[in-house]
Amino acid sequence: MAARDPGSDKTKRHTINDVARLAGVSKKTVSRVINESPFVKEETRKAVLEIMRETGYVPDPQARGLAFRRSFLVGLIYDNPNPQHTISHQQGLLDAMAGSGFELVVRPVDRNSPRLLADMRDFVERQKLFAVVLPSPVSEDEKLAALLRELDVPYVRIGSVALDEPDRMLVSHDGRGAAQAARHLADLGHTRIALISGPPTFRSSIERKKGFEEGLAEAGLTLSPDLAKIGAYTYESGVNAALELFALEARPTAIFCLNDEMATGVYTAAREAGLRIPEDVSVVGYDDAPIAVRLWPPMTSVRLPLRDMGRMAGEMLVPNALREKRADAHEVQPQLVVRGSTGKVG
Amino acid sequence: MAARDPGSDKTKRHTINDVARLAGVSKKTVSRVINESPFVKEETRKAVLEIMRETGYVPDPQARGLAFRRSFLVGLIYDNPNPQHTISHQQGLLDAMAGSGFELVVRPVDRNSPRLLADMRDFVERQKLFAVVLPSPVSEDEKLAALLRELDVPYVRIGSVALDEPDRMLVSHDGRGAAQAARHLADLGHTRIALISGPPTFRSSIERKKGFEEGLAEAGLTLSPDLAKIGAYTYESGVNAALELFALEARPTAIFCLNDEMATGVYTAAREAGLRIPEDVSVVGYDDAPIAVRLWPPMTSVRLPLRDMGRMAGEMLVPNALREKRADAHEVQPQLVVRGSTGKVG
DNA sequence: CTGAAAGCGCTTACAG
DNA sequence: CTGAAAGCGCTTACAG
Repeated sequence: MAARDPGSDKTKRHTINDVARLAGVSKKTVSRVINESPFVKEETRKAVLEIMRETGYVPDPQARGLAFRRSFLVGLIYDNPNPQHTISHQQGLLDAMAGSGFELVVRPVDRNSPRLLADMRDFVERQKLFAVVLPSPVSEDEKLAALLRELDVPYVRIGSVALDEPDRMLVSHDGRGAAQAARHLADLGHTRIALISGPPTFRSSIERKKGFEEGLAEAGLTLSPDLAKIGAYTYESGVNAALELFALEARPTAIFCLNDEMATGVYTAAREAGLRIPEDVSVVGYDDAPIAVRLWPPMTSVRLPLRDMGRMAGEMLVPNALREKRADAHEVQPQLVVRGSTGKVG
Repeated sequence: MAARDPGSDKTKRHTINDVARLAGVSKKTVSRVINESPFVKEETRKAVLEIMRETGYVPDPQARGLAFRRSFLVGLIYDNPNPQHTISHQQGLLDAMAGSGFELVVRPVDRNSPRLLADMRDFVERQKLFAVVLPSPVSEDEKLAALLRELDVPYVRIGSVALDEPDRMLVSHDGRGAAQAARHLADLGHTRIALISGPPTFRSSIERKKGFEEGLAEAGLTLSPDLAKIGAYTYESGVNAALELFALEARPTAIFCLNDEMATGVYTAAREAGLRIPEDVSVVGYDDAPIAVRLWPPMTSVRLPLRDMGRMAGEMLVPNALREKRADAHEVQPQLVVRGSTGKVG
């Protein structure tokens, strides 16, 4: 290392000027090396890279961002009542971004706020975000997606069904998982199968319900209107909906809930109603949350690879992201996990 | 709005130069207004603020950061196996930061990695972080704290006990919550009380255990060595530890677990052992996680105000943070929540 | 393939 | 109380 380094306070990081001087080239050439320009002689590139290594030089993202008119920040904009979803997506995104030089900035929002679009415009413009990830249900907001296109910010929407061009969409095919649940229950001989869905303001609920009905149809069954309840994706709403179902003269022998929170509510309701799971009623959830295996009996549920989804979204947006050895299909498949909460009818 | 604005592409944001020109002052004066310098004539300030309002001008954080040699990013560095902790802290931090102009950058780490310090130095220096929040157990790393002091980055450590100067510490007094649990069980007449603690590498486990033993002592009880098990803060370790306790000749009549995950494992073990909660064994957890009220019977547990803790840490670090009307004591108190999993002995 | 000049949008000294 | 100059650490045209 050069001893004549002037600003070597130890505390001060090296700049592009230091590297240029030590390598005996212009800062522009160093800049070309940083940005992997092909117009640098191999010899020059190596010399510059060597100096960068020796000095531990790392380009300043703020200065780069200012000149580029674009930051190295990826935004995660979420409004999911389920913390497990957010944290899993976040973790996956960070998996993909690790070592890429990009950072993740998180922003919870209220998707029903009248100020949502104005806030998002301000956020994206002010931070000059490099890209944005929109998990559901924020991903379902067409106006938000339109805004991001207008602002020319790359984004990926994570959703239950294709809502956008393939490059901007990571699809989880929620309906297919629900169809698996329907087939599973039909295979066990159930015919009086109830459904507790989520709010219709969640596309996931709509898609899961649709998939469930398709699965039933395959088995020659239909969803009876009196067995179709609408919950709020919350534990309490699951309890209440199940109590209503259990009060029916012709009780269902199986209940499919469009998320695990509500399915957990069914466990509580069954206990109150004096019904055994699965002997008296089979229960299937959706999410395969940690609680599924902590309940008794362990709950059959549909698993969504949330962390993978976050990682894949990150890989779609971030250059130099760590990539798994997998095809770059922009989709994942839900998977039914059969446990003790479902059994043969009667 | 001035019609003669040259760069009004609509798509382009206004800069400090636009504001200066429109207000008929130098950009330096605009800068003073932005930074709330007292050396600006009230009249001038008002005129500048008015132009800023009209044009919707917002200073560019990257440019400001470059000139300031400091970004407007707050880092959240975490390594907590419990996602609920992270998401709650994160949410609280964001509550405090909302509208402050600062953004939250999240960084999961492996606190046992030999590269931790080097990675953190790089992270903090490269991003020129404005401040850093360290939840436990990362907060317990003295070398990391020393590094941050060396780098001159403000930080707040969130931990079970005071580990640093008051201005750098948010204390949750975990031991006090454990003492409440001990008193509660003693009040119910229990004397053979077991403890399932977490790994001693977690300060929270040490403090909770200590508080628990102090609480027992107050009631004239002591923790019998054969009733003291060490778990891993995981569900499975709770199951195993409880099975060992249940196999004892002199079974405990109550078990206190240092987190809810392990306490949930006790429920499972009790079922396997054919023991009823609370008739045969009382159970107390720690965290008051969502699962506490979804189990049957609902679990008595010690609650920690995680979101508040995140918010308070944010308030300690971020200027202009939204502040609750509360004293700025840098501490919170755990609170025992009594439910159906604890009952009188015998 | 390489570089000198100008600029990204701000703030820090320094003057007055 | 206010401003002209220089600079933060990079990149974009523009030359050669």
